[in-house]
Amino acid sequence: MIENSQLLYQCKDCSLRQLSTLIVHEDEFDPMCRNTVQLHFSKGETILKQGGRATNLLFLHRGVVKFSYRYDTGSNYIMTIITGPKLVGGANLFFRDINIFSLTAMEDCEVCMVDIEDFKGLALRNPTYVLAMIEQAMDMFQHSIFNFISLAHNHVNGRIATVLLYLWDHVYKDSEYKFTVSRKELAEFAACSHENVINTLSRFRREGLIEFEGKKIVILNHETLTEISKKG
Amino acid sequence: MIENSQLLYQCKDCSLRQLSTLIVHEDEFDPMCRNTVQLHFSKGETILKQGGRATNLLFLHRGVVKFSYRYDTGSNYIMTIITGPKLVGGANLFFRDINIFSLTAMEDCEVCMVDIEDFKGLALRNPTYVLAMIEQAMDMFQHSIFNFISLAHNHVNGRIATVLLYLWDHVYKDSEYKFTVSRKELAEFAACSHENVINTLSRFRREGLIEFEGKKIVILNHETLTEISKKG
DNA sequence: CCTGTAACATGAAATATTTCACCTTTTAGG
DNA sequence: CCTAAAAGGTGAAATATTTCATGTTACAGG
Repeated sequence: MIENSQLLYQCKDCSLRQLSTLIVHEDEFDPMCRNTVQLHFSKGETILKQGGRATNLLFLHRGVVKFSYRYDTGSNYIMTIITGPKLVGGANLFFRDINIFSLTAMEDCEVCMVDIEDFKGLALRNPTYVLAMIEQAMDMFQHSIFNFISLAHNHVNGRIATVLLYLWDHVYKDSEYKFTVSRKELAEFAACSHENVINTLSRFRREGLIEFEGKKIVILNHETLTEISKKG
Repeated sequence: MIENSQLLYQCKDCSLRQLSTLIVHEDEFDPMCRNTVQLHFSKGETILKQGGRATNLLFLHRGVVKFSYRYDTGSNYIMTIITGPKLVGGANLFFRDINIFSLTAMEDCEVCMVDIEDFKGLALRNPTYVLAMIEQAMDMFQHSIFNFISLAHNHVNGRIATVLLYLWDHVYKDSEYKFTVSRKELAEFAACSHENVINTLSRFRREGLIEFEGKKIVILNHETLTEISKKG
């Protein structure tokens, strides 16, 4: 366990540790933390770069991050947006050595970079632990896949509704964060042009489904939006 | 090990067993097979039904299957198409108890239904084995995700090119199977109307990129199609 | 405080896609 | 062998979406 009063998050409060020590003994878990680096990322900073080596397992204590894929042409696609606490190294860990996606802080973030060999060591000695961690990571996949399905099946209306509901229910729910998702980012998430996002949001507002409070988008009519997300 | 001369695939030839016994001892693996049921599915048969209970881990010895998602409206979306030998229970295993997708045979298939508790037992005694199996299952996800990214980013041209290349390179490569993917199925995979598939395929043929041999689609110009898949 | 940049916004033209109507060919079943 | 159903195919009209042109607003740096 890292003993350092400078750290915002003391290891004793760490939710990964709390989760882990339900399964493995503290004496197994704590040594892993000695090689672990805790970092702060400001809003907008890149945490992992697409194409870079995946050397660490990431645990997001607090904050919001986006997984995005950049094309040669320069356009971006946001695969998913996740809020901590959550294991976010999964996609890069379980796939290959190279990061398939970039990871960018959308809010200030506290992240622990766990040494992957230490983690594998712990995992190999404790099979139940692997299964638990995989379950964690799969959660993320499941949401992504449902977003993808909405993408494949729906028109822009429905896709934007899906994305708004996802952000509301799973990322910014009960949060006092400003809803700092730009129209451009919403467009990259819903896979359409930013003009289309702007028009659609305006229409949703005129129809009383959502409301703008400064930067924040407030969902007024969850039910109708769910309808749109399913049918349109 | 199942001793039954009726079986098309004897356990000694099983590629899951060959793969597994690289990691775990035969004496660990073989007892699992005693509860395992080997089944044949004819082209078009449903192997797993969306919404049903996920009670088994599936290993596809031979054949081609599609993972598809059905909407209330009746329209289908094909998430991926894969060929054996491959562990195909992953998506349903690692997510929840309920099948998120239906699994349908697109060619005659040989499948083993492995008891999930037996598998978990084996996995828990052999952590390395879990990691190896997950790596297997992740392969499938990675391909799906790249298909999704193509879906999100490209116009129909590019999406159809992506789907054709995927089928050619990863499903029907070097195979003497008839390329029995109907226009309707291609449309469900590329997420567009079947008319659009028909038109696009005709255009690709006129441009000399592909050729029809009876039911089979033959890719003539892999390079240009790759270009289209990336840029269009 | 000024200024440039990025984000937000709107409408019209251009393009892409779906839907529909219709036809032909292939396939499966009686 | 006949027939109905399914799959393949085409083109035009309707619709959805993007692109472009333009302008406004918000915000950070000098």
